[in-house]
Amino acid sequence: MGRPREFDNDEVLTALQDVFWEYGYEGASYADIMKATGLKKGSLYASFGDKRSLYLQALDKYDKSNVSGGVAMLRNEGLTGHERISALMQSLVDAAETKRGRWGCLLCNAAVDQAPFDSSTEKVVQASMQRMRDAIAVALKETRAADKAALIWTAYFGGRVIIKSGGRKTVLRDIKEQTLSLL
Amino acid sequence: MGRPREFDNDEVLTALQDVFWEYGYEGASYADIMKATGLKKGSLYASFGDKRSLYLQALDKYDKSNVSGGVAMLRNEGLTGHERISALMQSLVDAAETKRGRWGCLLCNAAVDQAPFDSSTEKVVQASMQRMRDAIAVALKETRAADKAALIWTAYFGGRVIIKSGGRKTVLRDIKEQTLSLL
DNA sequence: ATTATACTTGACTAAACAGTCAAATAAAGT
DNA sequence: ACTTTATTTGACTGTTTAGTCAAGTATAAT
Repeated sequence: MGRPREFDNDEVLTALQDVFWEYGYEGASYADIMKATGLKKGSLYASFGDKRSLYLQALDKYDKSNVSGGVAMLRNEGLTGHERISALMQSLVDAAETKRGRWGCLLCNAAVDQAPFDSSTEKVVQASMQRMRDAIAVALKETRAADKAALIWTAYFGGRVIIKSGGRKTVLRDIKEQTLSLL
Repeated sequence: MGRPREFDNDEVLTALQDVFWEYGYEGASYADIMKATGLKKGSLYASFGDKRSLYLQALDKYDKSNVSGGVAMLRNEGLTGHERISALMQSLVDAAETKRGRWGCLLCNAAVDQAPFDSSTEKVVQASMQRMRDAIAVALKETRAADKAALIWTAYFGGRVIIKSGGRKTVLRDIKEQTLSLL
């Protein structure tokens, strides 16, 4: 059976997600990746493939561990539509002015810095974004803004960009309030 | 007086803007920059400083040549508020599915990939974004959506991200239509 | 024409980059 | 205890990176 792995697969994926989330694809060097995961290059290549492959697996991890949570919340029938959209926008307010919040949204970051150059990344990003859009549409059903899913969806990603540019909490609160005023 | 410069300063700035716009800060190598500007490293360093300095001058050029045009349009009293916001959103529709359009908005790109790591970039990006927000607020004056400037502003940047992720014209048309339905 | 000056050029550097690999290591099966 | 097998490791590769610099070149002033 050979020597067993000394790392937990999921912990490594989380570390990969975080390091690409914070620094971007090109911004994350193997020095950063090795530090974040605790693995050396050889192990990384043997278990996860080359850098592009690490990145795609990090995106996949993000989809499963972050996007899916948001999507589930937006589809939670135990909350009103207003409560669900409010929670979505509140997540932007909470993200402003915190260290991790300023990493933005890995999907957004990938859309901006990798999607135009790598069709695999483009596909993954599109699929995740579409899932969010559909979930927003579900939350908006039976509200006054049922026909505004695309707008609110877009505003969400715009908010992530505003945060990356250093937008303050008050700005994000404006965005939240103006969004909620639609429903 | 010495040997005269063989290049036009403004043409070089435009080339710098374009190469950083398309590839991002880290994505643009000196090979790309030299090809785009037609200048060799020595000339670039002598006339424009190091890479970070080139980037900041490219952002400044973008602000002057692209942002300012949009801001002027949004403040053009010869058009109705509805017409001005319509034109803003139409620029997103037009940008989808074209080569240059997929470069996105240099401000957005800079916000995502550089602002968190460089405070000079952060400042320039914030200032330009604020100018857009103020101009949108002016265009919205005396419309039904006078209190929705932050939302529409955010949606604009979100739309740029959607485009970078490969969003099709129809999606951007939805966003435009839903935005215009507010006013 | 000669000199002074400023721009251009291509060769150069040191560091950082992604990726490879043989040797060392640790467990399981015999 | 020994063999087999899988993982770990650090040294190594060739390439690319941003940045430097001395030598070459083109103009203006003398």
